[in-house]
Amino acid sequence: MLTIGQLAAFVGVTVRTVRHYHDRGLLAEPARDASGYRRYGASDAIQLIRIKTLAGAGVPLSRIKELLTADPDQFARAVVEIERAIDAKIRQLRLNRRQIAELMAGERLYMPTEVADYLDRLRGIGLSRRTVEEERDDWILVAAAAPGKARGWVTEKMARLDDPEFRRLYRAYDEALEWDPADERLVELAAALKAYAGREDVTSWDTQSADEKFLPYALALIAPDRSELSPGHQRLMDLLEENVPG
Amino acid sequence: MLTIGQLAAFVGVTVRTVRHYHDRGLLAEPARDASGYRRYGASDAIQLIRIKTLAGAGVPLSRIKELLTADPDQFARAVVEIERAIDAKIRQLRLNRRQIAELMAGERLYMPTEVADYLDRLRGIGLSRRTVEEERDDWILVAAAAPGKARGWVTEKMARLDDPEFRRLYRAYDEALEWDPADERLVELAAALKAYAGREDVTSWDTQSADEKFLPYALALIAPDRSELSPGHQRLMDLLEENVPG
DNA sequence: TTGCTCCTCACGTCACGTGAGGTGGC
DNA sequence: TTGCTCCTCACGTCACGTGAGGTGGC
Repeated sequence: MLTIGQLAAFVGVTVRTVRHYHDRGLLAEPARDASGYRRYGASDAIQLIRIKTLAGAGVPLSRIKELLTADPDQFARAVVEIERAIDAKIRQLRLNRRQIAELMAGERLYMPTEVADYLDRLRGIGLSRRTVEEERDDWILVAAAAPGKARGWVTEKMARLDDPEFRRLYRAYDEALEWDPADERLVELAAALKAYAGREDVTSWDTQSADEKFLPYALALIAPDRSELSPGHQRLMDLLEENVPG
Repeated sequence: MLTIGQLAAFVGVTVRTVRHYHDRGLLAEPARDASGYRRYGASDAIQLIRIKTLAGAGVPLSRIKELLTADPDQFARAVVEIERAIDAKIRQLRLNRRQIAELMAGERLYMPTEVADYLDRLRGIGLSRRTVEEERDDWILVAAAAPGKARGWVTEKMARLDDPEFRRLYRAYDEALEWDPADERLVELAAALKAYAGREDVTSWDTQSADEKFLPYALALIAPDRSELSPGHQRLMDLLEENVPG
């Protein structure tokens, strides 16, 4: 006969774990010797290994208790289910491993793939880091607030980047960040932006359908504090708001 | 800006989890709106995804807190360590999956490989299920009480099965289970067992070295209750104890 | 005699879950 | 107005870990 320490060491659990399984009714209390010590037999070892194996697979102790008294047919069905759960856990861990690596590698982990692709495209066009990061933060907010819609919107905006005129304007807007508010190019740029916004295919962008308006959504979410804009961009905004009816 | 519910849904955690990370100091408390609601920005979402990814890998929250303020070099080293831990977990789950399957398949899970091989050999020799199960239980106790020694002992006993005379005697002993106590064959068997026990190569079995005596160990552990023996085996034991000096 | 194992409470831990009771937003 | 979200306590849960204080075995 075995002491609780021998049993625990043989099976590979702690003494406290064996006592816990007694408390939870998973392992029957064995007979005691003259000193009040528990004395275990081979069948206790077998039962404990059963419990340990199931518990190691993440099966809750309450479920294990059920399974220990289940008939072979029920048990077999439960085993299939448990194996599926283990497989799912392994897949989850593999995914997590990749994500941990991405934690170091870049930013793709933090946003939908479409947004990450879009940001890569912006960088390819030559936009400044600051502007790309602003877009990244904006899109994270949009993706979080409008799940399901963000993907469509960003795909739409990606397509717009195929237009050389749009790219030229976006680059100019980016460069205007650094311009002096008195720079004459700001006036030209404001005019060009207004002209572009008047084009037929562009107005569709934010009036597509009542439920799918991107711009109001984004503005409500982001609510950029005007004071955070660069002097050049503050002037540009002023120019864009001038003569809006015209 | 996002509410706590939008943030949680985007990242894939519960609202309670976000609050818990605030409590534990992992995620900074954001500013509140007029109603006292927390309002989150893109950087909070990024930080929360970081935390979730690490927590999903099983990294304790206290460790995550350290890592969030670690420099890139420390972080990179920690990531390698975490990846190793994930790999170990995956291996553990794979092992556990196999063991769960064995839970159904047989008994190998409950004992060292050598013991299982030995029991298979006993069955091959044609011993009864009852005798094999008794040996199994005895060996589980021996393996538990004398870790490291059981393997050697069982290997030694396995080798003994190569002796045709030993096999014949063991089979006879097994059959004697069912014999009537008055059966004359018991007397013959007792004599044959005594003769075998007198052989030079057999006495070495339990006197090999002071520290490695198998029989006393096994008897002390198993302490078979004589009343649990079959009538035939009880008589056999009586016969073996007669004339012990002779 | 000393150290190790065993015994029974019983509180602690980890990462949240789950009401309890109340207020704000659409 | 109704239902949903948000707020702050604060106790509950799961599977044990960890002393606290005491006794038994070699």
